[in-house]
Amino acid sequence: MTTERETRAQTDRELCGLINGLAKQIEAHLRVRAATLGLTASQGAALRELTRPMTLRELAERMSCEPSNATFVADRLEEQGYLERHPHPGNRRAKQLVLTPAGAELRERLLGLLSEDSPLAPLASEEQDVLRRLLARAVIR
Amino acid sequence: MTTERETRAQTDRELCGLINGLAKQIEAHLRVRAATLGLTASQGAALRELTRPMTLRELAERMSCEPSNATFVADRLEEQGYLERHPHPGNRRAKQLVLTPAGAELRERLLGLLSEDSPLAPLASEEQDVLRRLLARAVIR
DNA sequence: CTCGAATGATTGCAATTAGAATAGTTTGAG
DNA sequence: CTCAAACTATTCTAATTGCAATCATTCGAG
Repeated sequence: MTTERETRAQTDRELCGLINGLAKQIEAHLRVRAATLGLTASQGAALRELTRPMTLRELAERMSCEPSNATFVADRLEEQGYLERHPHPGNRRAKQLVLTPAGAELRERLLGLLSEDSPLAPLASEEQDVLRRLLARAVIR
Repeated sequence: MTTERETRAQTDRELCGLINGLAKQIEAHLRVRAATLGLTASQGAALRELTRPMTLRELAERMSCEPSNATFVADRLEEQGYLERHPHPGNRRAKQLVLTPAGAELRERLLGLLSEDSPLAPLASEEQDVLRRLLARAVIR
């Protein structure tokens, strides 16, 4: 016989597998789209998250990675002329990462590519809303 | 003004962020629980996926990683005495990864730890069911 | 049967990522 | 004011992961 606790644990593992699988699909989707623009997946993620000028630490937070890694990615984007490090107004420790015009344009192109054939396309708008509410309850912000 | 297309794309990005965030939480959860058993996160994932004797390629598939990486992880588990490579009946190319008694016991302990304080605990059983159905529709199997 | 293509695992190497240490800056207790 | 602790970014090093090449085996067309 299977107890309530056991079936709950089983459902839990199944859900974790689905979420990880979907995350991998989203990552792969980003990877191929970024590649068409000459970017790695990490560079694409950085560009995607740079909705506004922000600090390196905040970018790392949004990319779910270590600051040292964000430094590395920012270096590459800076070399390619998509990004600049500006002194942060009011905090000389920090630097403000700001997209160049070329970077901003590339970002728009990337966002356009990412919205095509999204892994979430199989879901209707209402279903996406339900999904969003459920996930928001589970994710620690 | 914002078009229908734009809001859809925005919701899409928001959802992707939530899914990635939750996946990271699940990964972190696995990492700390595995660490209490002297395992890395990858080793823990391998142990979790070894529901039955399987081939290295199948394990890699379930772990969403390259076979070369699965070889590496299997080496470690084998060194620690949790895993054995048996000749595969009916296919001399393949090897069957089978847990030792110590490995099977460790797996049970890991599963127990993973079921505690799951990142999905904030959701009720019915909500988890809804979530599972929605995710299953989006994930390519 | 036979040989080329495909499969499964492994190895070596390159790229990516994380973690600890460091330098400069800021903050706040006293 | 002063100084210790915290913060921000960077550097260096190590671990992890992916990719291409290789070896052994299997499959299948002819």
